[in-house]
Amino acid sequence: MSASKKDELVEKALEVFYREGFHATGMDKLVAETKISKTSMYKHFRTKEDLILATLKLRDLRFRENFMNRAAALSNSPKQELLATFDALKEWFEDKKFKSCMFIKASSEYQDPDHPIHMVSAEHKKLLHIYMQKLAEKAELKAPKELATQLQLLQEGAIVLAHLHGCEDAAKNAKKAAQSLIEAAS
Amino acid sequence: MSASKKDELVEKALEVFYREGFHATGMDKLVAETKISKTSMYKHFRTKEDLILATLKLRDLRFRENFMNRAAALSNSPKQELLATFDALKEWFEDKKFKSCMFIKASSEYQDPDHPIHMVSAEHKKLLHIYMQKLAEKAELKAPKELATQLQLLQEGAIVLAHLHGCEDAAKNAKKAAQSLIEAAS
DNA sequence: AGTAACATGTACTGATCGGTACATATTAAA
DNA sequence: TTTAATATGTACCGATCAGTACATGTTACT
Repeated sequence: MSASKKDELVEKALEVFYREGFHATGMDKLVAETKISKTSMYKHFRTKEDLILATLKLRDLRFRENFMNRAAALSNSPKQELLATFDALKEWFEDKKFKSCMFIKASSEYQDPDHPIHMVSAEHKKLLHIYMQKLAEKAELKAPKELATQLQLLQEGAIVLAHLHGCEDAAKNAKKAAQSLIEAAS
Repeated sequence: MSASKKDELVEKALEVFYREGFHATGMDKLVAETKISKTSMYKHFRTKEDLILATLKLRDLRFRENFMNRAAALSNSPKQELLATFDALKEWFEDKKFKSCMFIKASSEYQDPDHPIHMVSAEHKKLLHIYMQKLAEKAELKAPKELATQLQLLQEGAIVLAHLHGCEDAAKNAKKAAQSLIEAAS
């Protein structure tokens, strides 16, 4: 299988796993959607789990890049950027393809903390935390680590409620709360 | 099947679905764990989905009752009770059987917003929101509905991060943030 | 005791699960 | 052009999925 075919598989698998779920998506469905034979798939991924891990790693890179870029584009300072992450979330929630966070869902289906899929999901959130902590430091806010955690709590909560209730004002309310917390740390 | 046997089935199914997940739990596993035959199960629940819905309804009642009782027991006023919900969360996270929120996980596996399982999950969160909104009203805090939403964002975020990173300080940080938000609404 | 109604267990259904054996293309080296 | 290596597709594996047909056991009423 060419590298491009492999990319194509991971690409499509990412889309289907995100849309339909992990256990709910069988390898046969991926064959049907990609027109790539199962033999070829198993040539490059020893197990379904390996394929899932590959999709999660791609998702992690893509998501964080897009998230940080949008937040940066919508702001003019580290402090503003912290707030703008909630605008980036809002944009995401309004996308008709939005179906919660792939990593929250992954950790819901693979609950064992030692499971590779669970660990990759946890790592993704840690990386987002680091991003926000650094912003808080650049903005010279008090207790940057704790603040980053609190803002992340609001973000994860917003994702969950937006998924459950269909966007609604999750992002807007989260941003208001964030404003209040950032104010308190100024 | 006697009513008590039916209860026993729902009870055990609740435990297994929570521990192992919905798609990952087959009806045969429930047969093995309950020693109740599949025929009997299907006598009282037309489908697996119906059984899942029954477990979720039981979980909703139990969880909210316990959550509200703990928050009330750990406080002396509506305002304190709002804060005490985060202590109740902390107790929950520290339970070795804690595996995130059953409804977040359910909506992760059944993503379609029109799916009954998704709808029951959303309803559960709405009921929790109402509970907190009423507390905010009793405490005569500003914008009680928005405040309730913001506190719920922190709670959901705390559940997600506690599940991903293993408790850590999710509840503690959430409580701190809540304190700040309640202060601002006083 | 006889009989009807219901509860239960066994053993099965076709479909689908993750994964693979094997035969056939396709390519590359000689 | 022959041969060896690799890539791919077909057709299958045993296991498990949700769900059921049917035979047997148990209870309740007469």
